[in-house]
Amino acid sequence: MSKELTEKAKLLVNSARELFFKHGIKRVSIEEICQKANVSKMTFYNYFKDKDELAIHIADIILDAELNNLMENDAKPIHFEEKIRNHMLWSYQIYNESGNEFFSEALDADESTVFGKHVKEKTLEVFKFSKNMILKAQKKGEVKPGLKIELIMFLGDMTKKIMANPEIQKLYPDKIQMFKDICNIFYYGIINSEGDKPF
Amino acid sequence: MSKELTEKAKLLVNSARELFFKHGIKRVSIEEICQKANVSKMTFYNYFKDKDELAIHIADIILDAELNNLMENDAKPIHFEEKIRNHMLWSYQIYNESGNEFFSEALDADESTVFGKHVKEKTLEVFKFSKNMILKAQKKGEVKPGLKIELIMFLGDMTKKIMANPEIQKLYPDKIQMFKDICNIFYYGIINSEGDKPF
DNA sequence: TACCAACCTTACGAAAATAGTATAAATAGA
DNA sequence: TCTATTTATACTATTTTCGTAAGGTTGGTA
Repeated sequence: MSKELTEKAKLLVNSARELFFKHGIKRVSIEEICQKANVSKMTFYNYFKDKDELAIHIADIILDAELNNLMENDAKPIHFEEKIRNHMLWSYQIYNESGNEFFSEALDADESTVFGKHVKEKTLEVFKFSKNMILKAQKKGEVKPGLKIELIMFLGDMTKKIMANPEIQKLYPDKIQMFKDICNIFYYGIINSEGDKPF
Repeated sequence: MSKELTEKAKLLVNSARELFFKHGIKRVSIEEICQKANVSKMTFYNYFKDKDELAIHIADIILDAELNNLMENDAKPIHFEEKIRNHMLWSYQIYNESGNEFFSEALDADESTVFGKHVKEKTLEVFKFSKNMILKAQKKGEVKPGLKIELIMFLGDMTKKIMANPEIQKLYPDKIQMFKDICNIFYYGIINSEGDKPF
């Protein structure tokens, strides 16, 4: 897939992204992607080896954008709390534009598959950057001192999984509220607010 | 499917309802339904001829409940506007409990298929009752006089289709707002409010 | 005990959907 | 015109799904 993407290829990517987000990867066929994009199947195989490669490409676009957004926010001269709030908002808009089947699947993806392995690796990059960001914030006193970064990272990963969990989603007819609640527990629970004494 | 439903069969119905609502009928396999319900495939075929029969059964449950809810509200000594508001609320809760793929599909279902034909017929019953309800309301002066019931019914049908249209849904990140807007146009636009003069 | 109904597992062949390829023709821009 | 891109069609291979058969397990009941 090292080729430059033409108009037709972009149509395929967009069509696939919409379908994957809505239905998940395994429930969408290549022909369906082509039909939605009004592109012939041969053109699909001209640009992508198979469905997995296309899915990886889409995951990359999104995860790259996520990393980029994290970096942008981190570069701003604002409090950690605001950086996170900004990024939360951004994430919400991207991941919820039409369902979240794609990443529910991606996060649970079997690591033995090509797709699963790739997503895990890519996610790790974002993970590392976040970790560093939190570390810096902790040093500046914006995050509770003494908390292990590894623990915070683990909880951050859990946060995503919790949000993708159907049982949790059932509890919230309003997805935005769910998002806020879970993020609040994670982020604002670790903020070093003035009156707090270390536990 | 005239058999009484046992516990296992109910598990199948519930599991299928969830999956159908979320992914639509065609994207869900019988085995998947069985797995989710923790019921063997043979038991499935013991109660249902095929996926269509199960889908019809589920559609019946919901459409019967809808008709029932309409009747209940109609029996109350309240203004037409409130009857409709109650029913709207009920409908919203049912149809949006986890996506609406099932009825998007059902409403567009090919009439040549067994499923499509059945759903159309069943919908017609609800349709007839609504028609009568509107007619009564019109006679009582609660709906604008002069409006053809057939036109109102047609618009009512359109309303459902509009709500199921992906393009329209895209316009509304907030589905509740979409629902309100569309229903308001349909229902409250036809209400005989005090100051209005007949057009 | 013997029996029965509901359900299970395993296995299987048939049918349908999907994947992926080959070929030749159409299109559109340099 | 030459070239690159895209398309349509047609085909085979693979995978998924369907639907059935056979035999075993469980738990309640006469």
